[in-house]
Amino acid sequence: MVAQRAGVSLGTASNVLNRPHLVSDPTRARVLRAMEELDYVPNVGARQLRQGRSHLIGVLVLDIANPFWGELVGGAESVAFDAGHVMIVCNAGESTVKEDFALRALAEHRVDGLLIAPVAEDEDRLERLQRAGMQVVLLDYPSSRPTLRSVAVDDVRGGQLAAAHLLALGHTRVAFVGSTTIHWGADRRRGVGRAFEEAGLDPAAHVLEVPTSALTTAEGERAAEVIVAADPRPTGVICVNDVLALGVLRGLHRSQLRVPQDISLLGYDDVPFAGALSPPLSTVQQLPFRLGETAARLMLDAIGDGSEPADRHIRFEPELIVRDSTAPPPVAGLR
Amino acid sequence: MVAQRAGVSLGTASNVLNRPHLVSDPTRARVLRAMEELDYVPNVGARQLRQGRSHLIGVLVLDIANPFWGELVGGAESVAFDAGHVMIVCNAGESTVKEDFALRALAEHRVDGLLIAPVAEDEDRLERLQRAGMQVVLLDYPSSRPTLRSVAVDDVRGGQLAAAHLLALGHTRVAFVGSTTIHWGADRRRGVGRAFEEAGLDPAAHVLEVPTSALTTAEGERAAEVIVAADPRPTGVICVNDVLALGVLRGLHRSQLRVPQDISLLGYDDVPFAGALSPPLSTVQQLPFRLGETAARLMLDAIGDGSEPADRHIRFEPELIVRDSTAPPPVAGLR
DNA sequence: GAAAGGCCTTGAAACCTTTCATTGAAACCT
DNA sequence: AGGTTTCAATGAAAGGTTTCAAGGCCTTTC
Repeated sequence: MVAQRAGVSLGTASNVLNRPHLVSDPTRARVLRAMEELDYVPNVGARQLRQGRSHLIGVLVLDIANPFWGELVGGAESVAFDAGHVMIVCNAGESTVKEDFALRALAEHRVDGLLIAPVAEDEDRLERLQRAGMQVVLLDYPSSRPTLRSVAVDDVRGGQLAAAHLLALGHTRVAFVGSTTIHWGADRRRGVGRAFEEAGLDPAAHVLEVPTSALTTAEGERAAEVIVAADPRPTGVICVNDVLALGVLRGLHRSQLRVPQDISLLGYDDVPFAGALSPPLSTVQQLPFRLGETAARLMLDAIGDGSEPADRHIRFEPELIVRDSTAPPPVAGLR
Repeated sequence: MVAQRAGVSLGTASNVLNRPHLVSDPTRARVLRAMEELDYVPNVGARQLRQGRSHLIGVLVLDIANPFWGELVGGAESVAFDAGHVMIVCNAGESTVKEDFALRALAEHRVDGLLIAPVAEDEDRLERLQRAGMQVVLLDYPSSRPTLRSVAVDDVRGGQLAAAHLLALGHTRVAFVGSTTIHWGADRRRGVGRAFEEAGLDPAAHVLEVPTSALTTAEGERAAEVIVAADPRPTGVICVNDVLALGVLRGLHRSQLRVPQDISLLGYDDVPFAGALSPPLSTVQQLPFRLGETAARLMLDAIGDGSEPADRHIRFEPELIVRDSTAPPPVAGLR
C-alpha cells in the first residue's frame, strides 16, 4: 500500500480503514491525509482475496431490457446499494447456454450472493453453488427446497384469476399466448386450466395454445395473426406477460379487431404502461420492484449475519386488475 | 492453486489456462481433468490483482427501472458479455451523492471501463478516472473533450423537431414538461426555444415551463394538473420523456381532456409502449438499445487494443415519430 | 560423442489487502 | 521500584493468480 507515505506501517494504515478505534487520533489523521493526497482507492479485488467477501451481488435475469425485470433489478439495486453492495447484472435471454456462461462468470467473480431467475431449472447446481459460498435467492421461482431461498408470486393462482375473470364474463373459448417451457409460463397455463375445470369445462377443448419463441412485441404480433386465423376464433386472449399482450394488441388492431368489443385481452405483470394502453389493459399485478427489494433483503440477511428469516420462501399473491380490455364476448347472432 | 493435485507445478497449471500451446498434450489433459474433479473456478479477483484487468464494466445510469435506461443497459450488456466482460450496474437516481458513492464503488472494484450518464457534470473528474486507468464513455451526453468518448443523440435537434411539429400544426402556446437541470432536459428545452424563434415567436411568451422533480408517471400526473389549470391553457404539451408523457396522458384523461382533440401531446424516447398508448403517442425516437451497443463497443475498443475510433464522439440524429397524439389545436370559436 | 538448441516444466516474485501475534512504551498498581 | 496492564504500532504471513528467468531433458547437428 502506498499510504506509508504517511510514515506508518502498512498494518496501521489498514487499521485506519477497518478498525479506526485501534489507532490514535494523530496517526489516523496523518494517514487519512496521505490517502487524500495520493488519491488512494482501496482494491476490492485484493480485499476479496484475503477475506473472502467481494461485496458483489450477481443478478441473472431473462432480459434486463424488459420492464418487468428492469423494475425488479431496480428494486434489488436500491436495497443492495444501501447495504454497500454493488450488482453484477447478466442476461440469460431464455437461453440455457447463456445462463451457463453467466453463472460461470459470476462464480469467477466470487459474488457473495446470487439473485437468479432460472432458465435451466437445475436446482442441484444452485445448491452446489450455495455450498461453495454464494447465497442463492431464486427470483419469481417457487422452489421449496429448504436449503435455497426464493421470492415468487403464485403463478398458478394468477393464471386462475385471469381465466376465472374471462369465464365470469361469459367467454368459453380462450387463447393462451406464450411459452410454457419456462416454469412460470407453465404455472400460469396450469392455473388457466384449473379455472376451466372448476367451471366444468375441458381445458383441452376450450383453450387454444399459441406458443411463442420469445417474450417480445414482435412475437405478440405474430401470435395475433394465429389467433385471428383460428377457427373457431377465441373470444378472449390471455398473454403470459404484458409485453406480449402489447404485441397482440397491435396485431389485433392491425386486423381491425376491436378490443374489447370483438375480443378480450388480458396481460400479466401490470407494467407501468399497462394502464395507459389503448384500451387500458386488464392484467394481473406482480409488483416487480417489491419483488426485487424483498429478494435483495432476503439475500443480504443470509450474507450478513446468516440470520434465519421467518420463511425462506416468500410467496406473494397476485392481484387481478380489471381495466377496459376485457368485456363479455360478442353475441354470436350479431356477427 | 489447488490444481497441483494433478501433480504439476502451479505455473504449469496457470499456463494450461492462459498459454495452452506452451504445455504438452498429456499434461494439459491431466490438469484439465484435475480442474474438473475439484470443481475449480478461477478467481478473477486474484487475476485482477496480478494483471490489472478486472473484466468488469461499470455502468452508471439514472434509473435502471426506467425502460429507456433498461434498454440501453440491455444493449450494452449484450455486447460486453459477448466480449467476455460482465457489467456492474448502479443507479444514480438523479442524485449527485448517489452518483458519487457509486463512482467510488466502481473505482474500488477496478472496473476496466465506465459507461456513465453523468448527473453532476464533472468532466474533470471523469478525465481523472480515465487517467487512473478506466476508460470512460459518456452516455447520452454530448461531450466534446478530446480525451473522453461519448455516445449521444442530438437533443437540441430533438426538441426542435418536436416544437416545429406542433408549430406546423398551428399550436402557438405550448407547455414544456420536465426538469431542465439535467443537460439533455436543458438541450431539448433549448431546441424548443429555437424552433419558436425560427417561427418568429418569443419563446418566453409562448412556452409554459412545467418543472418536475422526477421522471415518473406520478410527476407527470401532477404536471397535467398544472397544465389544465393554466390560463391561457396551452394547446400542446412537449414532455421531456415518454414516462412523463404517460403520466400527463393519464392526468389529462382524468381531467376529461381528449388527446389530441383538446390538447396535443408529444413524448420523447419512443419506448416500446409509446406506439400502443391511447392514443398512440407521437414522440421523438432515440433507439436506446443501439445507443448502449454503440457505447459498449466504443469502450471495448478502447480497453482492448486501445485502437482509435474514427470518432470519439458519436452523435445520432433523433427522429420524429408522428402518431395520433398530435393534431391541430381546437378552433377557439368552438369551445 | 559433445555441444547446441528446443521444448516443457519449475520456482519465485509480485500484485494489494487483512489479520494476528509480537513488541515497545507508557501508565498503573501495590 | 518492580511487575502488570493497556494502548499503539509493527512485521510477517496468507490469499490465488500471472509472469518470467532459469533449469532439465531430449533431439539434432557437426
